[in-house]
Amino acid sequence: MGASRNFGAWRHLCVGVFAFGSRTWRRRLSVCPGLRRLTRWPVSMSDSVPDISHDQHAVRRQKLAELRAAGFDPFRANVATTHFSQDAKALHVDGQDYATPVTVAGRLVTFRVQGGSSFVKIQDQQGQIQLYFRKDVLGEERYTVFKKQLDLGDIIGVTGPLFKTKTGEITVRVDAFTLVSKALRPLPEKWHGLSDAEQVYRQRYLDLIVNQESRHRLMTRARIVSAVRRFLEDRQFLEVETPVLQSVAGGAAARPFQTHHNALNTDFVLRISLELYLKRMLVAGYDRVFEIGRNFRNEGISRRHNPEFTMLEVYQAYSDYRGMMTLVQDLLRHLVRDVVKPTETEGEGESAITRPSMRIKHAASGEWIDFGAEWREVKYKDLIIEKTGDPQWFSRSKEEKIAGVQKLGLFADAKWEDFELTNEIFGKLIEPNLIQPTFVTHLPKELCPLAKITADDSSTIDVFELIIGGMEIAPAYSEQNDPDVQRAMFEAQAGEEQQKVDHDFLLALEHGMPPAGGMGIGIDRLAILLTGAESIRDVILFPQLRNTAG
RNA sequence: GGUUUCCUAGCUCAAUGGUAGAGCAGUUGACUCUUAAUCAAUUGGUUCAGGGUUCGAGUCCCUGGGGAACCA
Repeated sequence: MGASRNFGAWRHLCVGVFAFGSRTWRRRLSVCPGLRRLTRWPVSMSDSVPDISHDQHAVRRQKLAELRAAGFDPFRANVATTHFSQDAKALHVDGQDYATPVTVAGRLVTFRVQGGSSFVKIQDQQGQIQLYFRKDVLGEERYTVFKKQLDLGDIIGVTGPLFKTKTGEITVRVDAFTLVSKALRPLPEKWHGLSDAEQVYRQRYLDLIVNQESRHRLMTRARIVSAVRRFLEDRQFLEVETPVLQSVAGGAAARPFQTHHNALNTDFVLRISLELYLKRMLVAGYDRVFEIGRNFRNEGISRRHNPEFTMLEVYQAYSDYRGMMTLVQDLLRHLVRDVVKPTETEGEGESAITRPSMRIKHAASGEWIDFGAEWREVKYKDLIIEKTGDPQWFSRSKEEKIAGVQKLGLFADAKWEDFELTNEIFGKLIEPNLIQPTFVTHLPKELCPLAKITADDSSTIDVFELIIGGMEIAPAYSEQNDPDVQRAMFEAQAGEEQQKVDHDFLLALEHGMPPAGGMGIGIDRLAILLTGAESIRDVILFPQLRNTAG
């Protein structure tokens, strides 16, 4: 890597730690003057130089220019770290100060100079670690470079032994340091962080540097995805990748994004669901498959909706929707126990006991969601009858249903189908109030054309919707594998929804798909739930925003 | 798409229609175990853009841009 070539310019400052470069060019570079020359460049400004002290960008650029003039370019330097911050701290043995040398690197986030000794903190992927710079350790010249050329936001590498300060913080006593990236722009304010929502999303990297909560939340999301993969792989599920560019947007009812392939001169849509290709894999004989992938829906943006979002879909041959119940319950409990790891504290003060818990606070309602308790299972129809107080609801005429919906204070459009009127009650009045994990089963068959019809009730399908925190977290079905019934369901829906039928998928079904259970989980919503976030934007690194003009 | 609301220093926020301020950060100085370090001094503004009302607009009105909440 050519980029490390100038690294050796600092090698003599960090003996034995930085292992870059061959011996030959170590020798060559050892004659580089490095920063030793720096202090001979007094930072004096003649009267003709304009005052830039208020312009932090200009001040930092000037510091960079001074470093380069002295023969050192931070953008051509690097550091061979030995540990991340928290791993380094864990090495320290009580009572054995200055015994364990480490090399750590990160962004300068705290700068406290007090005369001849200074405490600073750097931040890396694992968190922060304190560094102690002393003039009598580093020497006058290097200490001056540290004080005058470094700024908050710079990225540095340091080498030195661990010790514990008198206040008990494990700290690196810096024997040598090197600047490996100069921040030309200042960080947001240290105490209040960055709170302007727009900047948080447009410049997420700043949010992640200064807001620990965001840092932790988005790290948890990454761990959730990782744990989901391991959980499924442990159960012999295979991860596969299916097309994003599709000619028919199937598997859900949503408006797709349109695009065009030039060489083929063909229009494509971006997928709105993973379902139909994963089922082709069941036909192929991959009996347990899953995909974690991006879906795109050309619809509104809200606290719960981003135009691109991440779905997990799982298909298991020879299972059914009840098998999916067990799977999702095991999965979510695993995520709570091993990723989120909530704790509960009992008692006060000295006698307080903290123990692992299975409860997570629901941000919107303030209620505690208990993943450890038994999960409620209830039929869709029973919930509707309970809410309307009408045991005969499902045999009422459309006019009676419209009146019933309006009586509950909801808007009812005369153009809606019966099941849409009923589902309005479910969506507006029932779902938002299901805070504890609830399996809602036996939905009306019009709501999904891809599931098997219930054996003893031809108006419902063998499905569940797992609702937690008032949000639909995971729909699951006993997958429809009768090609003729599937075609009829598609055609009935195509009439209403103006959707295209995926004939290629139907052809695959005619070759025979094993009976299977399938399930989808919205990863973003799952992350909202498990991290206690309030908006989908809080769990997506770069949520969709309008382009700024100009 | 509709309603409401917000946009002021690098960041977080002030400012009855009447001279645009503070904290942090920056700059200069003091300080060799600090924890939002401290102390002293000091710089920094096209108040999102463009119009209008007014003797006078950050503030009121209109248009546009962007954000947020609620609704669809």
